[in-house]
Amino acid sequence: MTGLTAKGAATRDRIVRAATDLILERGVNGMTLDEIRVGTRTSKSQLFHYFPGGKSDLVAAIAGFQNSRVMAAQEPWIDGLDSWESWQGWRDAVVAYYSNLTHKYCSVTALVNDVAPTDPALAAQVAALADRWLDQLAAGLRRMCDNGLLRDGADPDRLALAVFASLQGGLLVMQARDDIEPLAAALDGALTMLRAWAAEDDGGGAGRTR
Amino acid sequence: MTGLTAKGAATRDRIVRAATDLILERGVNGMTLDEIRVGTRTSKSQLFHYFPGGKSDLVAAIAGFQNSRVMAAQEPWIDGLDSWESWQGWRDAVVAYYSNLTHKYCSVTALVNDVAPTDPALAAQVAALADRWLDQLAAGLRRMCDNGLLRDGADPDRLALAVFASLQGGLLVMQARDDIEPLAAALDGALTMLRAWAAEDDGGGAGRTR
DNA sequence: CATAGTTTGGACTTGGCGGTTCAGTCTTTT
DNA sequence: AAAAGACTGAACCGCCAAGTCCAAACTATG
Repeated sequence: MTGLTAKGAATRDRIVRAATDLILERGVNGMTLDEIRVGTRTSKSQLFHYFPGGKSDLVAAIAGFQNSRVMAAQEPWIDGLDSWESWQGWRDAVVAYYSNLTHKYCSVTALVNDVAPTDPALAAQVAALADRWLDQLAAGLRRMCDNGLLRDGADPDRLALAVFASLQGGLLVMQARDDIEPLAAALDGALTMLRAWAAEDDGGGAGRTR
Repeated sequence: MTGLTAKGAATRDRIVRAATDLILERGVNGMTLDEIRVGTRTSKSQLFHYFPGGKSDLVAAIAGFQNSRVMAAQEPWIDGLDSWESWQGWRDAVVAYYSNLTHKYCSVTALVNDVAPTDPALAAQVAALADRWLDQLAAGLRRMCDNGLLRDGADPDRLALAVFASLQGGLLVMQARDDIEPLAAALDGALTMLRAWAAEDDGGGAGRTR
């Protein structure tokens, strides 16, 4: 993808943005290139001009783009999850972000789930994105351990895994039921779990209970 | 599906069983009817004879069958989740069941996720199965409330939703990483969360911490 | 044993969708 | 302004998977 003029870059960007919302609405297999062509007001040749690898190439770009949007929505909390307040702020930001969404597919993980078996490269890319996300959670918890906010014996990586699973599951159930409540309940549950690991003299109970 | 002889019923059953493992391995869109035909040692006409609605009809049968297997694996715990010991037993049974599995797709919810937008009937069926599952969890928690095992203010339905999300998320992440640990961590997290709601004089801490 | 109904095999049809091609237009550069 | 190269539109191709058809082979009854 070298030698793109400003116009070309703009077109590519327009395609990614529009295609993201389309794909997120109906899934990878539920949306054809022709529909994307119409939805983005482009032509087939443009699609293949900017994404030589075809559909999976486009989906990869979409996954990266959507991931960046999701991560941006978690700013500034995601970068410093090392206090009870920041976790609550993060939870609120996540719920707020997904509350305003209209598309059906919310979790990139779930989106790519159905093509993962036939597209290992894409699966690996999404797995890497998920790992980065998970690492952000774990990093915060690790600092909380160091700062004595969590009890001895707390395993930051394992706790992060549990929180991440709650998040992904919340998104999945939210998607299936078209209701934000499962996500909210899942994240509140995850926070309750974390507070159960709070050091005794701290309590962590400063935050809301639900 | 009336007028099936014993032989016909056996054939239909054989198809469902074999097709379940195939579909669970590669996903709905990743597995063609021709591959299913080969894998089940049948012919196209049989597939459409026993499942007049075609592929979605077959997938619906598979979803029901797999659901019954998954629920059976949770016996006897799933029917009486009204003590701390039963929750721990349930958690262990779930982890044990999925530990022995070889297929890639574990959660029926995730399986159907990718066809849900284009097949509302199937989506509704799976949603109903999920609801029944969720209700089992909620019923146990409700009894625990009544028996004073959970603090006042605990919302059984919401807690069940959080546990269910942890479970589904654990399965999803487990699938993506091909590792049982995410599921175990997610369920342990869910149990930790529940114990955080234990009535003061009980503690619920009798169970393991991880 | 006849006959109606069920079960089976495998070739055939159809359509949708990812991908290709090419001619034509716009941009940039010198 | 002219040439090189990036960008665009639309018709076209070919594959492959879902779904159809029909004749043959069973199986249950009278």
